[in-house]
Amino acid sequence: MTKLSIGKMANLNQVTVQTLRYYEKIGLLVPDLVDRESGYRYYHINQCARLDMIQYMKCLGMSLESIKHYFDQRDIQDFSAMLEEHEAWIHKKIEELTAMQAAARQYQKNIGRYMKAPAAGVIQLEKMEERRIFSYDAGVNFYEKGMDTWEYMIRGLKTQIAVAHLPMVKFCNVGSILRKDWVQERSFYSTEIFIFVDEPEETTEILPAGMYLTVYFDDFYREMEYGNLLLDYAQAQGYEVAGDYICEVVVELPIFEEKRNMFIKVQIPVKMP
Amino acid sequence: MTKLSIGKMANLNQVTVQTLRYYEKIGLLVPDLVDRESGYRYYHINQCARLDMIQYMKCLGMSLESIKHYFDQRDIQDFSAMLEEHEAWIHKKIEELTAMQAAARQYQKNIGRYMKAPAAGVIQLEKMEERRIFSYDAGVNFYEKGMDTWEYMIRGLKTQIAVAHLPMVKFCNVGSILRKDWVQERSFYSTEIFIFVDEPEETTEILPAGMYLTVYFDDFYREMEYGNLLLDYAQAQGYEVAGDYICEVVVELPIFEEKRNMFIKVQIPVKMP
DNA sequence: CTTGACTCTATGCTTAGAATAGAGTTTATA
DNA sequence: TATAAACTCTATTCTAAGCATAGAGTCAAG
Repeated sequence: MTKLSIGKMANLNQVTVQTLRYYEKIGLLVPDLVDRESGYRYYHINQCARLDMIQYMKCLGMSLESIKHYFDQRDIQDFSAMLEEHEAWIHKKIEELTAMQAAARQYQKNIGRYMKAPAAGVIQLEKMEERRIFSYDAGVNFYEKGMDTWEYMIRGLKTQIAVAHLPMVKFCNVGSILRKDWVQERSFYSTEIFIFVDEPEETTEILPAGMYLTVYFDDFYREMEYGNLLLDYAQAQGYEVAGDYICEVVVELPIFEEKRNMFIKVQIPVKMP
Repeated sequence: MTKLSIGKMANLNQVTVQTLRYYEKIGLLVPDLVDRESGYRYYHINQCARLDMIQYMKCLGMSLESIKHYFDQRDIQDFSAMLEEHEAWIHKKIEELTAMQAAARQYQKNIGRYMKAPAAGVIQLEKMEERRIFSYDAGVNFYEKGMDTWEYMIRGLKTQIAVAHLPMVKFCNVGSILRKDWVQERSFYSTEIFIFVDEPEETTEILPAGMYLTVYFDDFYREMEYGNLLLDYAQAQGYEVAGDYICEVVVELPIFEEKRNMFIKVQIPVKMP
């Protein structure tokens, strides 16, 4: 009557036969009786209580390991403490997922910027919000070097992101920064690259809000050309360069085996005449 | 110069050597060159771009499987679609975790109710909010039966919860309901058990808000005794029974191998004279 | 007694690598 | 050039929580 075969036990509890065998194997729920000759497992109806508890704790996302540990303790105070700890774990997981969500949305936005961007070489005057960056000085002027040096430089940036415990998820739209003094001399000299970050820290810097002259293009090797285009335009309009020149990689177009394929936006802050 | 050993490649990219070997094994990132004699792997600096993308997508929580699939597609539109799908997945995960969080908090509350509950047999008059339940009629009057029948009954409830696609996490504080007519006759006759639910559905029922006489105790077998205590008290005070009598399992105290150990609260809605 | 339904053990599979052993290779130093 | 240190190789095993499958044995009903 109260001797339940494994299949009956499984049916009564919305669980599979394999699961019950597994629970026995790890010592979480051992059948009341095992037939010595046939090896058949038989459960007692009262063992459902334990199975209920197992399933409940699993619903909360606890591991079978912790569940087993709880059954060793068998104290409701312990359970409360365990729940508290578990809640903290859940909270952490939610935060991780929320960060992923934010990152995914940011990338979608960047794809949108790419899709709606004007043709290469079209100059725009845009109002930009304040942005925060984490920059790294590689000590090499990459304008005199090629793509390989650029790769090595951003390896350095990547390392620094790890060292500073910044979220690696930001390492997807990288920029370079050409300081105001060099821009005013029309010298393309820069050793600094950066990522955008959300939170202010001692290691971060601010790109001020304001009006920027901007231009998009998609060939890494033609940055100076487009940069000069902007500077010529600024001069023609009588705009004054108001700060550092920014070259941002908006998105990386899909990566073919051998090389990067970047969609780039150059931005120069200007003061109107 | 651009020929990077596996260790160098790993160092440049915040990744372990094993990981790179694993990526090769699954065909995600194959070294540029493998020495035929020594079997040493050598990467080209340009392969960092692909590794960056892999790591970025991993940050978003994507599986190596999907990442590989993306590299097969290599279209930014595809990537956008994939991101969209992935965002939906993230959203689902967040919802799952939020449900777990809510359940954990509910259980903590119930433990709190247990800790702060008055002694067994102390009668209280409480104002209760409206509650929503999903009930199941087992067709057997469990007041005439023992714990085994009760167990079988709640197996039926559990099955119905699954059938109705209700969250199994609610199957942790179960109640029984004794209809008003029987209560008024002082007959303990009930075949219905239930769980509390959050959302209204066709299959759910409402326990109205109002004043309830309540009493706590911790012995399953003495429900009628405590129920009668409440009814006697109601009569003595001239309260009228205003609805169905509820017997709620607040928490299950830790499950010993063999039997349940329930902390119970009986509740009768009353109208004041 | 047969048939169908059930159960047994044992193995391999899933993710994304980590850990380890034992052997071979490369690089730097003396 | 010799040697030692650092590096790399393959191969195997391990993680969580079971699912799927094969081939053999067992139970219950007609």
